Amino acid sequence: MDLPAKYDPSLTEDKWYSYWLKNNFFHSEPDDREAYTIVIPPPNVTGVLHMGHMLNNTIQDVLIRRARMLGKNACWVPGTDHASIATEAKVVAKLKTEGIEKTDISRDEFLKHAWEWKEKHGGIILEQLKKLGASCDWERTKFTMDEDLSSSVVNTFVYFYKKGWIYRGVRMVNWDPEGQTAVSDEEVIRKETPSKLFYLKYFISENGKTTDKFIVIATTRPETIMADTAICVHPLDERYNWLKGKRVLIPLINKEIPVIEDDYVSMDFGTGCLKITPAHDINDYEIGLRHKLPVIDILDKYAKLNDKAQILIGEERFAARRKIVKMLAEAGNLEKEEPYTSQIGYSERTNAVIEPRLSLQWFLKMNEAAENALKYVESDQIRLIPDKYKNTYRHWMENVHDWCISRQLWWGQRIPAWYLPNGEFVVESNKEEALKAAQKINPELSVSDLQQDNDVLDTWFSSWLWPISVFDAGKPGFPDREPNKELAYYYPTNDLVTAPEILFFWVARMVMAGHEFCGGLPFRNVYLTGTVRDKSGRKMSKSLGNSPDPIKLMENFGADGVRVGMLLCSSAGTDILFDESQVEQGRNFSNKIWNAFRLIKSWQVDDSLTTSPQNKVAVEWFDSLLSQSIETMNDHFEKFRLSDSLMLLYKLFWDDFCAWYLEIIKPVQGGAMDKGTHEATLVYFDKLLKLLHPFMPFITEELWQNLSNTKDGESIMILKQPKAEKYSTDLILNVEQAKATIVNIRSIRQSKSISPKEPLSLYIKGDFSEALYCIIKKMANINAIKPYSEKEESLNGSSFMVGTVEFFLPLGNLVNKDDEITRIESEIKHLEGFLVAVNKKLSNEKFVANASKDVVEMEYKKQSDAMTKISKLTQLKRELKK
RNA sequence: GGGAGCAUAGCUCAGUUGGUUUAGAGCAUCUGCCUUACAAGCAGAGGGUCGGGGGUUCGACUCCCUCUACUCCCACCA
Repeated sequence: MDLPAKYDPSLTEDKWYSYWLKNNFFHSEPDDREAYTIVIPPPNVTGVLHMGHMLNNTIQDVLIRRARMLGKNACWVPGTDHASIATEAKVVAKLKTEGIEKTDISRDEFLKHAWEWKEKHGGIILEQLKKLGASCDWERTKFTMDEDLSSSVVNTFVYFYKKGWIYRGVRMVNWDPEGQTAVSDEEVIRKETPSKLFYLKYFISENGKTTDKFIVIATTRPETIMADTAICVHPLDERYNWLKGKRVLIPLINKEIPVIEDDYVSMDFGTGCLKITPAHDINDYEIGLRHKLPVIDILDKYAKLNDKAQILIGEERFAARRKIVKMLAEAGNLEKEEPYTSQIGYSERTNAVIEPRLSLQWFLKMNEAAENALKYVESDQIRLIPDKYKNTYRHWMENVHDWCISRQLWWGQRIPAWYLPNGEFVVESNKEEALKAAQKINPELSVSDLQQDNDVLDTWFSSWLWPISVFDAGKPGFPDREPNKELAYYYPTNDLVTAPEILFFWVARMVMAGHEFCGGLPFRNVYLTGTVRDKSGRKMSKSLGNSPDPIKLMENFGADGVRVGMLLCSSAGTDILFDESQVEQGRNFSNKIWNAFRLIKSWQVDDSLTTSPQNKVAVEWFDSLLSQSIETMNDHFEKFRLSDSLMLLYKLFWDDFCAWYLEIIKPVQGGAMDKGTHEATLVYFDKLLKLLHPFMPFITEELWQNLSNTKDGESIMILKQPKAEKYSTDLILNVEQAKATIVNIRSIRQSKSISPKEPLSLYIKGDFSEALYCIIKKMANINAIKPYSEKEESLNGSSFMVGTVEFFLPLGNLVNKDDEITRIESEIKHLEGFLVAVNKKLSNEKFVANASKDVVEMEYKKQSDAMTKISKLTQLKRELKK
């Protein structure tokens, strides 16, 4: 028996993880037990583990391990997301380093590279999750672009198209002229950029002729004036009454455009007069729609001026800006220019200035789906934890926009629309079906006449099927069919653990898909984690470099330590400000458990010994406390108060089990322990390990295996959680009273510099369980406890009270009477203040009349207790003054 | 600009339909201890009047209003 004094996680974690895998403990098959299912929020296939994943997956693992130990058939389905934008960007970047441009290779060639990349780098993150102890059913690992999952996605598109929910329409996208692609809003980085505001004169036209009257319009983009299709003022702007209904001429090209009125215009910005350029600004586009303005697109896909611009054709937009300003100045149209700083969008990938560009996209109508999805949450069929997110959820569902589901990328599920030579299109799940449909339009057509849409679907269009498609995907006819055995058993899933940022992107859409394809909810509880931030509250990010490497962290502190450190400070929905000291605390806790084990293991048992009174009472007490704690812990879990649950266990183990229970029963130096106490202690330790297992899987397995004479194939992780038995609240309270007494004695010892080794005697008066005297004797080193009546008046010492029980500790001349008096006086003062507050309540007739009986009775008890204490303390003071 | 949320010890947070001893925990701090399970430890102690103001109530950290600070979401101004 020579266990080291420090727990070394590196010696146990990998060992037990492979043991669990070897024994297939994580795997689940449908059976007659109740199912408990979690699907992982699939991380990006090319992603690496960050602290957000750590928190999120720790929570999932705690839930799944606990469910497993509650006897449920627990199934945690892992997998990854193809993350089209992020992954494609990575592949493009990688090809670039090899001197290959995406534009130079074919779609098929590109996809070949992308799959190679995926095979090579994909799923690193899943391997990293194993270090954390994640008990995922790895046999069920899925990828959103697995063949069967992809075919679900395609079928879903066809389904909604035929239902009339999917349509094609024009929309303004964020165009990256360098990357030659549209990018999502999330990939546009807005940066404060100094630019200039140009004040341009637009002359009024009368009967097609220029007048000398003009208006001034402020713009940051003079190179787009050729695409202007109107001038806009606020309808209530009296300054421009004279202008309303008139027409003006675009400078340089002298094109006549109307003056319109729209309340979008702010009267107090610029000149209160706005040029409308529908093709090159999202707001202008919307105003254009309202006023049925024509759209003139003067920029090509390289953001160079095209022939519609009439002038400066072929010039790049910024060069054109410089030139046109000069031209405008020469023509007398430039009134002034002033410096101006505005938020300009840049492409995350190429850093090119984003150009708003109109293009044809695919959309999914959301109104009806959102209405359905809202009902589940409003009626609490789906619980959001914390429920403050219900508001946010409702707000979004009531203001939902149609969902743009097309992306100008290659990596993803290609839109199953086929174009006929005449521009018509058909939507079918494959080319053969498409041809049949096309031939209904034109029987002459052959396969080679069909051109499939170049775009792929938004990644969320595959992830919203995730809880369904991981169990049952891809078969013909999806979604119109009966569930298979797996789906029928595991679905709906139980809990979903995810970040609030994707409540709409993902969670709400899964609810929609669940309703549409399975006629019900996809999960019952949605636990929303907070964002992991650094100590000063900044979001952890690669670019800030403020995120610790989770793998290093686990190497340094152990996976259990990291799990505990994160969970202790994270309640649902609140951000966690991460600091290494938290993980240190987790590591220290591991070590505490380890050393408690070392102590217990070191004890020699002597069968002939009878159980001492203090051991007997300690065993009874801890039995009660354990049951009470289990009850509270279960309640915490029901409410998803995971950190409270863990904190409860932390204190139960550290304070009650180690600092009190083990210290009480600890044999005196070199002594042996009686059998009964030893056995009870082993049972308690075993139960504590089981309670701790969901939070700290590795150390609990290690110690449990060490404690029990296990055979291969046994494990703590598949055993049942201990249940709460009947317990005595009185006993728990009495021991609390004894603990308070002991703390008082220790405190007096320290303030008087009396060594803990020096035995003292104690006098007691009041209602105190004699059965606990033995504990006080052992824990406070008291050699005799005597009734107050035996105390000689002349005795010097220190008095204190616990509740209404009086204690006296004889200390001879160590005690200074004046100090004692001062201490007692301050205590009396405190009690008197307290009594005043209580009396005030009780003398208030309205309080006595209105407050509930229990509350009033409690106040009376407070009053009498306080009065008793005051009188006793006053008595003591008087005695001391003699 | 619109919407939501939060504000409790030095730090991170609890405080569960307003009422059980004039607010709890963990960490940190301070004091004393290397007491053979653990110094990643043991024993003890100090510390807040619940962001400011107003209101409802017999009673408010808890409900309402308002101001302030911060955070998030959405829309962003030519």
